Amino acid sequence: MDLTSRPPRADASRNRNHLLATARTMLTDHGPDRITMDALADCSGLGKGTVFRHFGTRSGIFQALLDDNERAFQEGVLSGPPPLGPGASPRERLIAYGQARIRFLLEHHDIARAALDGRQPAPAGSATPLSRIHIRMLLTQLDLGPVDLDLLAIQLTAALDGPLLLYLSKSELDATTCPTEQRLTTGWQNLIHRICHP
Amino acid sequence: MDLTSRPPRADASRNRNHLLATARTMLTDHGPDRITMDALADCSGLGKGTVFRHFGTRSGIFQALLDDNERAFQEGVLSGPPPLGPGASPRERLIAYGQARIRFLLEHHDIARAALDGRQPAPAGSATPLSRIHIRMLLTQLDLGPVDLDLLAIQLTAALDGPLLLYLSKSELDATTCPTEQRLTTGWQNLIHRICHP
DNA sequence: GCAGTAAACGGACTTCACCCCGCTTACATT
DNA sequence: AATGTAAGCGGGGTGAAGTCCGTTTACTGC
Repeated sequence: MDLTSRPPRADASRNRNHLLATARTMLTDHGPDRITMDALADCSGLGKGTVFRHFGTRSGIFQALLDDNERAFQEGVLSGPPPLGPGASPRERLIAYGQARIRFLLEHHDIARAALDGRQPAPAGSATPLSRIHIRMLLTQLDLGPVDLDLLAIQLTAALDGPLLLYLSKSELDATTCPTEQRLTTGWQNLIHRICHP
Repeated sequence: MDLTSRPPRADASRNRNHLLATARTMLTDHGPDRITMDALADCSGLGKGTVFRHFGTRSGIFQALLDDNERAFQEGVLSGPPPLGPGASPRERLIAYGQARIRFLLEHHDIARAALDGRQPAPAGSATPLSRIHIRMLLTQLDLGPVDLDLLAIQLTAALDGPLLLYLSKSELDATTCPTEQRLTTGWQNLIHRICHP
């Protein structure tokens, strides 16, 4: 498959893991704002250039952390038990996927937000493509007449991620007065029902 | 109404206008990337502190430019002829609003993108609130049973703005092979039909 | 006009993301 | 083991965002 590219050097992957671990420690200790390229370099005892080599940009750090967290989530989507995994109807899976993603994004909210990059076109390194592709796939199975499925998938991805990542501030999401997660999940379910029914 | 706050000082509003005019010139001459706080200060002959006083952040400049452009658009929405303005059915108005906003965002794409701020919760200073509130208002008139209208309005706002501002790259939007505006407009219309029908 | 004051101005200063490039080191080959 | 080399490492350098605070200036009441 990749005969051209060689496996990463031992010190490289060791340093990468060490950087991610250090970043997690800093995150739980002081929150995302205090994670700067210099600070991460200092705390890990490595050079600044090394940090950039591994993550490219500041938000790249958070994208890597998010990727890490997302592995289990992806597993559940691709080969876990229904309705999230294969086996249920596409509509059920779509609803379950939204619910799972809402939970995931709420749980890792600070990382997900920090992974956004103003200059980048699409949010969240490899995270969002999964959403888009998976939703696209489930829509195909739904047999909605002659529709621009690519665009609909993007619209639904935006409707799912947008509120959590862009439109609702942290204080609004933390509002314990109304159960946010429940509200978002129900809203998503409602949206899918309306999309599917006619 | 605002007895507490006094009108802005003459020099302040003069400088503000001058800064916006300078920013527009720089924008058409060199594109958005070359607009930095220092550059704008130098080109306008004012101090950097003044630029920050007026716009707060770099993206604030673009938000102000967008606000400026949006005045005519808002006028059309609030008191122009139907179906964009009042007079048509809420469903027609919702579709017309989407179409108008898509056109607006495509026309001012570079400004709108630059107005996004990674660290800020909601995109586009006062622009998006209008979308959200207007959509919310039209949804109310639609008599969709017992639905969380606030959330639905946010979801639809995200579905409308997201593709243009976040998910589609500039090259994808410029694709002259398929008429992007037509595609987006049709997609929005389809979405609204599905939301409304049942 | 004139003094008082709150707002606006300006630019030096700090911090941070990101670049660059000479140096070092892991791995392959013999 | 010795050697070649490409990948990885390090940290000083640069440009731009955003802060601070002393100075200046437009308005207010006399």
